[in-house]
Amino acid sequence: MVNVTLPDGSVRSFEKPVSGAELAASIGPGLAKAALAVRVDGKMKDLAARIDRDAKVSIVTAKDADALELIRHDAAHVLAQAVQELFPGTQITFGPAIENGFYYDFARKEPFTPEDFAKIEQRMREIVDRNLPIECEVWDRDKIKAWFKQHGESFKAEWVDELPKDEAITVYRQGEWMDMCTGPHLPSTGKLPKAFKLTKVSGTYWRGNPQNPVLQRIYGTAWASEKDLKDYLHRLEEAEKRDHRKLGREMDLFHLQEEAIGSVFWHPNGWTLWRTIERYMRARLEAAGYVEVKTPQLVDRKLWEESGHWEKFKEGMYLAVPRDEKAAAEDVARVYAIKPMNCPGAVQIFKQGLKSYRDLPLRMAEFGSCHRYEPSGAVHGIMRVRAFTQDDAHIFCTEDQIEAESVAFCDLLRTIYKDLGFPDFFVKYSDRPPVRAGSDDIWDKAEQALRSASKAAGLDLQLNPGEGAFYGPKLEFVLRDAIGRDWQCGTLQVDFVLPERLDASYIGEDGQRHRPVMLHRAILGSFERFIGIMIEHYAGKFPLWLAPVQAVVATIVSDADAYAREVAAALGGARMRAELDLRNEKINLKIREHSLAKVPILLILGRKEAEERKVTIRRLGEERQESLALEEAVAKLKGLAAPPLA
RNA sequence: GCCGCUGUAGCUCAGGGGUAGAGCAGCGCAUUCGUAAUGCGCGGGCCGGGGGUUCAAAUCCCUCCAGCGGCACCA
Repeated sequence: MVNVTLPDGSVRSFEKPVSGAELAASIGPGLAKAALAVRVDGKMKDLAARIDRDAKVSIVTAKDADALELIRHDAAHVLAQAVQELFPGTQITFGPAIENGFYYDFARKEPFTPEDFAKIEQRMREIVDRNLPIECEVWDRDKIKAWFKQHGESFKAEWVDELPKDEAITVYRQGEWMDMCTGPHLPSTGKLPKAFKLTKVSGTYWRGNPQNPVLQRIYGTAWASEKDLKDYLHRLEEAEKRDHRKLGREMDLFHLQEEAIGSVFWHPNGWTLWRTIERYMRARLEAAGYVEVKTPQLVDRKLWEESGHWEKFKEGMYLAVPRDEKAAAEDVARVYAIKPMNCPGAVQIFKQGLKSYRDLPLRMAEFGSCHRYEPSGAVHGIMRVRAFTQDDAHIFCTEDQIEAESVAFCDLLRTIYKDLGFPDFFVKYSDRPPVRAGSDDIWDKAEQALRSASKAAGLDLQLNPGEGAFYGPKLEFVLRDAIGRDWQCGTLQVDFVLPERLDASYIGEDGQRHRPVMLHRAILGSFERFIGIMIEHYAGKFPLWLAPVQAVVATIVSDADAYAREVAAALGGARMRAELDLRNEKINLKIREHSLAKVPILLILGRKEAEERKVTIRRLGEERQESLALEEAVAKLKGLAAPPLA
């Protein structure tokens, strides 16, 4: 007797084990037709799977959110079958469902090109039309290995050995084609909606290891319906419109060029944005009890050897050697590194003079400009660059102060993210890795401090066991942007090691020397990247206080020019960033151009306004407007444009 | 760094062995106009760099560089 509890709470009893398909049929013919899989006690299984004991069961249909994973995984299999039919000799490897779609990795000498996509998609549709039953079979380990070898599938054959010895190996067969897979899958290829599209092809390494052969990965997207597919493609287009590289050019914020790969040329508009953010950050840091410092760009290699960076990261460091021929000939030229991070410099400042426990915690901030040699394939717009400025700070404190400092930091970070327009974020917490420095005692203390600090600050924690740095546990702060993408920006790292290596100490209450603990922390991460994120988050439409040009005063007739100058001067007097547009152009054109430039406020001045000493305010994205007396308008805009912490 | 694709005017893009193209932008002139493109005219190019094939290369081949999409990396 098997008792099946359905989602509505009703219970159905069967004399013997029942398959998902039979269960669905017993409920109704409509459901039997729509059924794609079953969820048994929360776990998705094939429709053909037998339910042999009491369980909570639901039937998965295309309406089910979980069905997407099934559809995408099947799309990957159908893709693989299509590719193998069209390109004999191509080997299969892996093909999982991923966010929004799927991919499959193939081994083939000749490259796939996007031109092949249409052909492959066509064949995929044919395979759907064939409506091949998808059947799960359990195979013996040796048999399957032999089968793969015989069919020239060396990657799959290799993978068999990697599977746990005590587990049954399942293969899924659809028509002539089969793949080793744990499933679950749809009951037949005909159940796969034709709402899929191949999107891109890329290289990848077998098992992700650069030492291994290069495979070709074909990506696709797949949805339950044509409409969902269309919506998704539309979302992609919208995301493309926000691309910071495109908006950066259109809004005249910055540019990049070959002679300075990975470094940004900031134009006046972009630099205004930068300075506005920097000014805001300074105000917040000052209010939070930080001091600000600046440390050298070129630092003798010796210091990096002492700090340990030379050993671990020298591939990523730029070197600078003075052109002193004599010194070079005698091999005594000093080798400098352009600093890749700020911490060793901060420690040098801490070490000047004798520090007392009364000086702690010492919160030392630096807008630190760093250079790192990023691999050529990693450089991307202003998001991943080789020259960047961190909103860095190092807090020197005692072990007992870690928790309070962490709480204060989380509060500060939350305030800043909110002010900059990112109320949504979560925190990744990484604790001790297997190989580490420092005693278990200290780790206990530090981990405990970080965990309770983020709890005290009311943050969502996501655990990353064993992923901490070798020198201490860390928190990483991931914010979510307007279109749902995650960006890791802030970090808080506890460091027991660097103070030791660089011999930093303070005099404690007991008159003895002690090691301070160092907290490395950043909120934005890097200005370059954060500004890139903000551009995409706001789609270029910055809130008034951040907009590089806050207002444009545009005239309709030249009779209003003198008054317009007066208005612009009044806005300037209120410390607003305002520009004048007195061109002999129609107001339609002026509005269009400034709107496309995403200027938040337009002040439209015609003969009427000039005579009545009024201004007509038009806000970006709104057609409604209001007409106010000049003084009233300036006061109002000034209020609206005030930064969160003036 | 790896795989693939791309590189033509400021921008977006067409052309594809035989005189370098369009739209927008720019410049000039006219127009003084009320809420997202006024009209007419004029300029503008080492067709990414280097090498090769050819009577002839933007076009075909090789190579380097850069950008793009992934992979790998991200102290």
